[in-house]
Formats: sequence, structure tokens, C-alpha cells
Amino acid sequence: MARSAVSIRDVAALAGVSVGSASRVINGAGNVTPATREAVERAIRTLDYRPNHAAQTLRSRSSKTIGCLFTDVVNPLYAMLFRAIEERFRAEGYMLLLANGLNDPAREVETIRMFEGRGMDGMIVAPGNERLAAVVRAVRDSPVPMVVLDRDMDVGQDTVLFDHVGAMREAVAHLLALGHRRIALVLWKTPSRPVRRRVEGFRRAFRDAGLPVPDLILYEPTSTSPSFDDVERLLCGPDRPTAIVVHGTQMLIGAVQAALANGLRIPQDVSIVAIGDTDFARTHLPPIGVVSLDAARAAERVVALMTRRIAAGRDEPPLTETIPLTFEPRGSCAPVAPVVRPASRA
Amino acid sequence: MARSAVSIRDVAALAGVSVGSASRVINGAGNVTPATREAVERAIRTLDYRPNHAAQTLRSRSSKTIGCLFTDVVNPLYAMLFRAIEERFRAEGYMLLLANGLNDPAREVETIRMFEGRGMDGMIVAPGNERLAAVVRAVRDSPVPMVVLDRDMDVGQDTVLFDHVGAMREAVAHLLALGHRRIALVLWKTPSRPVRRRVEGFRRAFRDAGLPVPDLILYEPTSTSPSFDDVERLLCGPDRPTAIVVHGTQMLIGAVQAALANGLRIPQDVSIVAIGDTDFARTHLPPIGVVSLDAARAAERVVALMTRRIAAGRDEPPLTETIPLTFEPRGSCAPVAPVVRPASRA
DNA sequence: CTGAAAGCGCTAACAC
DNA sequence: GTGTTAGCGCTTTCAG
Repeated sequence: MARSAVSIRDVAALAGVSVGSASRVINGAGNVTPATREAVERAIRTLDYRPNHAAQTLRSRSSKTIGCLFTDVVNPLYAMLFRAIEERFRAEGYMLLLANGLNDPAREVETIRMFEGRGMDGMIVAPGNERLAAVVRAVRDSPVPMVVLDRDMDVGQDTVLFDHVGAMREAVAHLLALGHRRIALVLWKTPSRPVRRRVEGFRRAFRDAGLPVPDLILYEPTSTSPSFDDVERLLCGPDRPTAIVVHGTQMLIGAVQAALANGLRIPQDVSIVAIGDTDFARTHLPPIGVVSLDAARAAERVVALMTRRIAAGRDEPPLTETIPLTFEPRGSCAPVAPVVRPASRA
Repeated sequence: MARSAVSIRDVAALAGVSVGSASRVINGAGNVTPATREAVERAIRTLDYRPNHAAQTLRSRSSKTIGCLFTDVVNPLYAMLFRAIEERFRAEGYMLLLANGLNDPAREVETIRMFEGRGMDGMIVAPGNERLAAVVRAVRDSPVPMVVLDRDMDVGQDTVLFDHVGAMREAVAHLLALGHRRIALVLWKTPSRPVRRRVEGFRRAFRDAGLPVPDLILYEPTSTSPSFDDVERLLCGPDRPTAIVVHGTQMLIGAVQAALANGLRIPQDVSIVAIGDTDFARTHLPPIGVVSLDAARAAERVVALMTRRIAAGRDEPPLTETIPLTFEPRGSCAPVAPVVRPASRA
């Protein structure tokens, strides 16, 4: 750490005031004569003074720093959330410590403890192992203001959830309305809320419609599994699905490729819905329907809860908010029995 | 910031030693009796003591924190670099502050200054505006140990560069060897090193081969431009390119879609090389050849330079290292005049 | 409204 | 090897 040669004493000396007055000007406290304020501000400019953050933190007990523990920032969803959250906190003078949990519980617990030791004003956590006792304990017992992001933890902390169930119901209902019955769901096999809730929404859409849930839920081993082989098997088997809802990562690409490789056209032969919007989905021909999150909106709520919690302390009861997701059908979703293309009617 | 009720005094008291001894145990200083060490460690465990990071920083002048200023963590390249860098620094007890520059010079300068004020032990910067005076000044004049990431700034700071020129020469030479002459290059229009260097490598490959550089360099307005229309125009025009080298973002997808939409097969009618490896390139049929970076390797060098600089201070002369990129042709690259598929020879 | 002074919790220098 | 102590730079009483 480079030593900043100039301290508040230098500023005070140059301005001909006491350090107390200098401090008041720096922190925008009200009770300062315009003359004093101006003298201090000039001294600050002259000396290019910047307050020592560690000293401020030590004394004021606020680090103006938020810790983010996300599963993996390489996942664009988290990257976008981080960016949106940073945007809002930056305006308040906060900076963000970012750590990837990478689905390693020991790492997640250690990160939370480091955030505590480093005096975070707050932390935003989305651990991959929401069901592990050690992780649950670390999240539950943290004295630091916390917002849990899209995890079912029930630990008495503020929480922002994404409405996977609602969006999945809407998407599947749309496919059902188009006449699809053999609808496959391709997901990453992880014991994490987003996946659990999507399955729940999928099932409920069928039950809502009074239809049996097809036995077409496919679990891929990792979030970046290509899925090609599994989807191909499904598409080549008897009674193949006429629609596929699939995680919008490499899995989506694999599923699309599997369809095309087997001579199935999108959407004439098979409809596709992706979970999570991506360049691929947007740019595909036809564009692929998606369930997506408004990261800015989610960030707004996360920051609002965080701000409230920082102000209120532990007293206020924990709040849980649910953010709706959007389902946008796009060109990849068509009726199951393709209509014959009508001749131009004009 | 939550108050940690227990301080080093409590630990010392419970262990029946002085705070000095407690501090020595905490910091692993050598001169401590095993008995003392054990007593202190037990006290730490009993009290669940964690050192106050701000106090440690203030006193020791080391925050064990590195600031990262990246253009945009939503760009998977930066996300992967961040993850790899975090991995290495975490092992040394460092944590990372991450800020997105978003190509806003004022924001970039402000971030660097905040990193300074917050006593970063080091910073890793990749500003989007490497040519702007204010940014150059902020980077040049920073007293904090710094590694500049893939920017041509010439500011007397340690730098890690990616060898875009070499990789692009290799890729284009490969296409030239396959008989391609009409090779297009589709890039994001930004005055940033990666793009400049790719163009340079592209040109040099032709000059190395004694061939004229085709007038087929296309600049898209943003890094996420779809490129579909522009590439389609190119492919439908007279003397269309037989190969396309394209930024591996949405632009790649747009280019591929433009080819397919116009009945051009990959690689029989048009070869494709993507800049940057992605799920799409890997999963496409055929897989798309790519120029790619080994993020772990790059991170290793960044951290090595950073560590050296933190240890050496300003005295050591600045170092610049260049990381090679890898060109992997894959199935999307084929000879310009397709050979007739030979019958099985076995 | 301003100045003086007491620490925040810790490390490091020094005396023993 | 261990204890004592002086600050690191700042905010925040508390007098005036």
C-alpha cells in the first residue's frame, strides 16, 4: 500500500484551521463557516489530499464497501447483476469486493468470514450450496447486513428472489396453448433454487392445465454441458418432444444443434424456449424465445433492501421480495401442428 | 459495518499474555513460545476473534486488497481473467475490488483515484480509453503498484500484453495456405489495443505472403453489434469473401447466420475464424476455429508481475510481458476450392 | 462555530 | 521471548 504523504493535519495546517474543522468540511458536516470551508477546500486541492480510507473505516466503523459472493461471475447473469449493483452503489460512494464461490462450500464460508473480518458494510450472497449446514450457518449467523440473492435459505436475512415458478408456468402454458404436450425440460443438475423452482413451475403448468407431466426432464451434469447427445437421443426416440425448454447456456446451443443435425426445423418441427437471454438466443434465426431477468430492476431491489438494512440494523424484521421474470416467445415458438404456409393474401 | 465486539486485547487477556505476543501469534512472527502460541490460539478460537482489517491496514500500510478496473465484466474474457486472478490472489490472503470502466473515461479516472484512496496494495487496469490524456495521466502517475492489462499505454508501468498480432498472423496464414485470398475481418470499432493489433496482424499476414491486403475490413459500431446485415451485404456482393475472421461475440453469431441465411455452407462455401473462444464456437456444427487466450496463464503472469512490484516498490524498472494466444482451426476452416470427398480408402 | 484531545484496533519498535 | 507503548489518520465528543 502506497503511503499517501499528505494527511488531514497537513490540510488543516495549510488552511490555518484545526483538524476537527478540516474533518467537518471533508465530511460535509453543517456547522462550518463558508470561509473555513473554502480555505480547507483550497488546501485539499493544493495538496491533492485524499482521506486515508483505513483510518476512516477504523474510526467511523463504516468501510463504504459491499462484499459480493456470487457463484461464478463468468455466468453472464451474475456479471450483469454485478454491473447493475455496482452502478447503484457507486453513486453512493461504495465500492464492491467480488468473490466467486464456485460451488465450493468451504470457499463460500471462508468468503463470508473474510467479508466480516474486513468490515463490509453489507454483503450480497448467492452461495451455490444453499442446503449445506456450514453454509447455512455462516449466512444465518452473520452480523453483517446481508441480502441473499435467489436462494431458498430461510435464515432470517433479507432476500431477493426471482420468480422462476411464475415465468416457467407462463412459458409452458404458452407452449401448451400452442398444442404442445410432449415438452422437454433440460437443466443443470444442481440442488440450487433456480433449478428446483423451474422444475416446480414446469410441473405446475401441466397440473394447472389438468394434464399429466411428461417424463421429459433431463438433467445435465454441469451448467456448461453441451447437452447435444442427450437431446439428440430424446429427439430420435419414440414419441419425441415437440418443444424443448432449456437452460440458455451451452446447453441451448447443443439442443439447437441436435435438432438441426437431425433434420428438425425450428419452430416447424420443434419449438424452443431458452432460460436466460443470450446473444445466441437473440441472434438465432429464428430468434429463440426466452425467460429473462431485468438485471437493473433486480439490482434496484437488492440495493434498496441493503440500504434499508444498513440504516436499520438487526432490529427490522427480514424482508423477502420476489422479482418477476419475463417470458418472451419470439419466433422459435410455434403451434405443434404446423399450419400450411398460406399464399400471400394481399 | 458491524462491530466485532472482541479485540486483540480480549484475546491477550484471556490467553494471559500481552497484546504484543497476541499480535505475534496472529501474524505468525517466529519468536513465540509454543505455550504462548497455543494459549493465544485457544483464546482466538474461544472468542471467535477476527482481526479488525481496517486497523491492520492503517497500522501495517497494507490492505491485502487489489483493485481491478476492467472495461466490462460482462465481457466473458474479463470475467474469466477476474476469476483466474482471484484464484491466485486468494491463496495469498488478498481480496479483489472490482469496478467496471464501461468505456467512460471519467469513470476510469475516478476509479483509479478511489483505488488509491482506499489503499490498494496494487491495481490491475484495462481502461477502455487508453489514448485519452486524463486516463493516461491517472495510470502513469499512480503511486500504487500497477499492472496494465493489454493496453498500449507506454506509461512506465508493468504491462501484460496479449499477442494479437502473432495469433492473427497465424490464423490468416492458415487461411491463406488453404487458398483463401478474399478474407474479411469483422471487428468492433474502438480505438483500443486489441482491435488495432488484430488489424495489424491481419495486414501483416498478407504482406508476409507477398499478397495485397483485401479491402474487407468491417467495423461494427459496438462490441455487441449483430453484424448480420453488414456481413450479408458482403456475402451477397460481387467477389464475396471465402473466409471471415470475426469477433467472437454476437458478431460471430450474426456472421454465421448471414452465411447460412444466404445458402452458404460452413466450411464448404465460407470458412470462419472467431476471435475469442465461446460456447457458440465450440458447440457449433462444425466447430468454429478460434483465436483464444489461456486466462489462467495470463492471470499467472499478471499476478507474478504484481507480486514482484509490490515487493520491489517503484525502484525496479517496468516490465512488459507478452502472452501468446492460441489459434485452433477446427472444422470451420477448409480449403477454398473444396476437394471432392474421397471414397473410403480402407 | 471551532479547537483540543481521546481513542478506533492494531503493529512494530524497544526495553527488558 | 515477552511486555510496554507510541502512534497509523481519522472522527467525534466536549469545552469554549
